[in-house]
Amino acid sequence: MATIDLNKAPTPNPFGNLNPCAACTVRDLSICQVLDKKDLQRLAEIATNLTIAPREPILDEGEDAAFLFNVTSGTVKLYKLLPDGRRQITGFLYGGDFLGIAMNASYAYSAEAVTEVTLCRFPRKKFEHLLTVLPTLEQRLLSAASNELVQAQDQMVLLGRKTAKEKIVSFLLSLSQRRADRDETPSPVDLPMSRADIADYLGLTTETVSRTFSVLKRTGNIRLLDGGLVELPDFDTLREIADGY
Amino acid sequence: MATIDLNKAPTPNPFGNLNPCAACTVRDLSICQVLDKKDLQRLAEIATNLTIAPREPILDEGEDAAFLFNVTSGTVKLYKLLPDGRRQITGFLYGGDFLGIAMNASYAYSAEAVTEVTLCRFPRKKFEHLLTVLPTLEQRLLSAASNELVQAQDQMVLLGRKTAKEKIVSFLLSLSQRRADRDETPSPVDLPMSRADIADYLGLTTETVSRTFSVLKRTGNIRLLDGGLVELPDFDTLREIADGY
DNA sequence: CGAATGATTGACGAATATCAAGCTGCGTGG
DNA sequence: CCACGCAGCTTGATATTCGTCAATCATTCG
Repeated sequence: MATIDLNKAPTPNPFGNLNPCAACTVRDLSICQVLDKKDLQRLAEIATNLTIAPREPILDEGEDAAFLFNVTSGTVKLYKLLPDGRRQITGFLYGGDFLGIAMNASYAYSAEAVTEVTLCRFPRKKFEHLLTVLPTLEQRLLSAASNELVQAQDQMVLLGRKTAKEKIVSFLLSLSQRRADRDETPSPVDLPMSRADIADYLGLTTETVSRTFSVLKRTGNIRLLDGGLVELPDFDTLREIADGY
Repeated sequence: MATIDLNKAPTPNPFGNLNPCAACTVRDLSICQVLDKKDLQRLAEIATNLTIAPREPILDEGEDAAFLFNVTSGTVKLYKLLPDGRRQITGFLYGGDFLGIAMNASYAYSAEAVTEVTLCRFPRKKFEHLLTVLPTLEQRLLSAASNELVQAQDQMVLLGRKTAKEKIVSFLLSLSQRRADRDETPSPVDLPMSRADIADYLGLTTETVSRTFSVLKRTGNIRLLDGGLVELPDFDTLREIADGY
């Protein structure tokens, strides 16, 4: 399309780009955590703040990987498509997550905003240069990659060997764990994504996801609240379900 | 067990440990590729060569991650177990592959020798120290992690969204691609692992793997040769099957 | 030669996908 | 303010793929 995509337009930031990172609310969760004030300033100099509306694309698989991102708020989904349209969501990103570790010259997956999303965008070349100068940043990135790999392996177990019920409960527990990691209450958890998204993340169909939620609700293992919130009343039982005891 | 595990005993190396890496046949494939002679020597100083017999464990999930490894020959399988014994193989490693990127304080998966395997073993602490001194090595490791993540995402698509036939053909093509990457003939490919291992890698059962091989054989898409070799006569057709056109 | 292990094939069943029909909630516009 | 319409969610009936259970075959190794 010929028009400028307003969703991707940089928003002027209230700090005049002097050091927007200083005010970043998710800095302690992100890769920036390891940088001191001076280095943060250097990162800020190559960063642009963006806001993306729900359902808007952030990047496309195969596209030249010109930018890397930090998610500062909202929920992002990463996915890959098969030629006939089958979709696998490979992950959801939230505030503090880094987007762009798994790429070569081009992006290995597509990314789309689930909710309204704010991002910190870095030109790849400049970011990579910064990596060579800031060894702590590179170490942090390696550690992030290592964590992502561990997560990816758990997801392979889920996709290859778990039943629908185990998949759903594992998913809910992982969302709960993420909350706990950020010192939030582990229940209720928020589900900003659709049933279809959950299905494509867990290797199921929307119908099976819906049915499984119904069963879990009926057996008292979860409670569905308003606003897409899910209450988890008994973690011990849920953990047993998730791991198939 | 109380006896010493002979399989894990270091073997004296013919170079008197002066610089065994200099003679390494897979160096150009491994993370060591980026090191010059001097740095290679430093790596060699902390390395121990090991030989592991088929079916012997190399490391166990949850175990304290005291060592990292380079596979120098043979085939290794990485896997995770569910409490009831269901198994997901998360990857196969071959000569040149690095074992131990995805770990924190403890190993995130178990590893077992499929064939006879030779390894280069590094004490983790010493290796991590070396990383801080050899930035090229750290960069190489980050790039290896990035590649592994891309692969992991492909595997998620396979596990979550592909049919049995698509899974098997994708697997064969990935083995073929690996050969091509190493300037070997893309066909035939070798299958050192059992049907059960293939099943646990692809999220199937041995029976389904066997039946699917039979179908592919009957339709002329593959030919099973002696010694676990599989000939791939028509890559274009196979690629279409793998991606579900 | 026989036992053991792995691979193949067959018959059957179960979990989940597919197809189809309502239901719910929410935004929009009359 | 309410009714309409749409999109997403739920539920039901049926189909299909793949798993389970079981028997046979092949290969290797004492």
